[in-house]
Amino acid sequence: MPQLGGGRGGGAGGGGGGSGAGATSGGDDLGANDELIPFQDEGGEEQEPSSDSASAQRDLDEVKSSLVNESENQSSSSDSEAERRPQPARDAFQKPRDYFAEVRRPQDGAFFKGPAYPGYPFLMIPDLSSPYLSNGPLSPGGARTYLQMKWPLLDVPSSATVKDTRSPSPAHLYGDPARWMVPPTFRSNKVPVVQHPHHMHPLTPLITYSNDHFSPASPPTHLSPEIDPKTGIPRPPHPSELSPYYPLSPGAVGQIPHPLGWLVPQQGQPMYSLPPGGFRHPYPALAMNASMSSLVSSRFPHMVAPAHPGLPTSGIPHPAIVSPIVKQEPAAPSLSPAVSAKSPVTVKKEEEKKPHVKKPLNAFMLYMKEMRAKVVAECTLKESAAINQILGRKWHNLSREEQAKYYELARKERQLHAQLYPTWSARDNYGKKKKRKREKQLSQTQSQQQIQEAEGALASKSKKPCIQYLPPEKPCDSPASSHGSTLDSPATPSAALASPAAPAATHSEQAQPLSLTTKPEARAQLALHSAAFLSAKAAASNSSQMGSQPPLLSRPLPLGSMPAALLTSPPTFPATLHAHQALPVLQAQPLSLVTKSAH
DNA sequence: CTCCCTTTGAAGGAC
DNA sequence: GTCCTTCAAAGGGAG
Repeated sequence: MPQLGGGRGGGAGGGGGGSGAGATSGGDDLGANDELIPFQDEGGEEQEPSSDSASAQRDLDEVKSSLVNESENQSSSSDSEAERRPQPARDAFQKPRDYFAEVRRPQDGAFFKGPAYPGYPFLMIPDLSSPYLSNGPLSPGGARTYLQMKWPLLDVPSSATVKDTRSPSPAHLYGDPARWMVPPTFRSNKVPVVQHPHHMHPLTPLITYSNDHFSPASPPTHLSPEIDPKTGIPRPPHPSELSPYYPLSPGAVGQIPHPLGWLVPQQGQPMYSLPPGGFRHPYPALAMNASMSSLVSSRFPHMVAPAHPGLPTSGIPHPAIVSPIVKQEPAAPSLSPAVSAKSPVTVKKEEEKKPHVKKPLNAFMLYMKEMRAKVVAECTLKESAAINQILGRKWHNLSREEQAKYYELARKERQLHAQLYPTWSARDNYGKKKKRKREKQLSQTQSQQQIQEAEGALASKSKKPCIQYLPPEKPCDSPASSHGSTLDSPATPSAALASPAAPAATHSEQAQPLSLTTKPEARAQLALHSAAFLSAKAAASNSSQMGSQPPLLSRPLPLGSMPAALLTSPPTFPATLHAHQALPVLQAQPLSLVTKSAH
């Protein structure tokens, strides 16, 4: 039974409290004024390119192509960008930075100048299908539509929080009821809500619940390159342009034009649809609060009244619901006593009946959803693993305020999720995914132990140096355990800037390896680079000062503009790295490997 | 076809 | 209270 804590509401920080402190309480305190200070520094550095950052930018530009090359070389050895561009000298450190540069450079006006969505907070507008509906009949893509507007659709005060007090959004930031009111203008139902997954409006921070049921709708003007010259109304999308991301009811076709019209939810369109059985809440304590109720009755009349003609008449599954049609793994016999007591056939049938409610997306996931397309568009990389690494760095580079948007959005999503699925537990989905992680991690742990032993015996540079690379007293810890300790580390000034309110901010400051690729070829290439690094380090070792850094590191970069991890090391890296250690090889190690090594 | 990779955050269980 | 594990998205790559 999940912890349905009405009591945890109010953002007292309470429930979640101590543990997870970094990630949890930090979230609630995100907006604390005092904690904004560090981020102001960071933000400032991000905003205007200083000479340092310009220099860094130069470096990034110089090495940008190499990253692409390495990435592409993994599959194609000859046709590389290197043949078209002058290949600057680079050392081992450049690759990780290069990785980042790839997305940084083109985004001067996009990624690091703060989001182009001043109108916080966001508006979550799931499709008529649901973002949680990964493969359901209503939403094959499982995408979501998040629209941002100045007024959130949901008025879910923190005090009404269900099962969530960890959001970094403090009441003083988002608690002003006036801010949550939807102005009459936005109540208009004349405006379609459209989101195309690959044509993200600059004002659209978050995307896309999928919906292929209501695709015959007019995309917003900005999404449709062609506008009817006569009417000024965007032409209906060509079938080839239609995506499953048009959460419009057919009635919205041809209706438009509020300047921000496409951001405006259409009246009668649910943010989340009713759970099967309607909105009767099995848990009185979790029943809609006043605002939610008001929301439903006023904005989603179909929830309490006959459905919109263009809407499915039956209850629309919540985004989190995955259709029973979805192929699911056979339930583990030992999932629960009740389940295990039943015959496999019965279990299977029940599994098929029971929709798969997916976890609500956390802040970072929401951010990834929004930014992925941009990052992919800006660079040649396609692999999600690589993209995610970039996104992770970018996430750390976000200002406190920017992250707060996503935390808040995630908080609301969790709230709504909890409202709709009060009995749902994240545990319910355990085992639904293929799980080899544990086995793999166990083997990795064993490997690490073996490595430790071997390194102790050999002290050979041929050995994976991931363990030594980590700050001895502050080994790269798992996210769950790194929050607090990192902040105390004087060895990581950038981490010191991080506030507990920004749980993510501490991660990159760790000796987190930047695994650019898992491909053996790329690792080998990194290993070659390590030689260059060692040479550079040897040159730098002329200085007896521990703080002296190899050439690339010697140029101080604004912490905000260059994630520490992208410098390939924490600021104190040179002090902790030993000459025999092949850092780049280390960096090629999966994070999990290093993380596990600390345990 | 299935799983892995990779990221951060949230949640829940174990201790 | 702390630690650990799992899942959420995404899509190319690998087997």
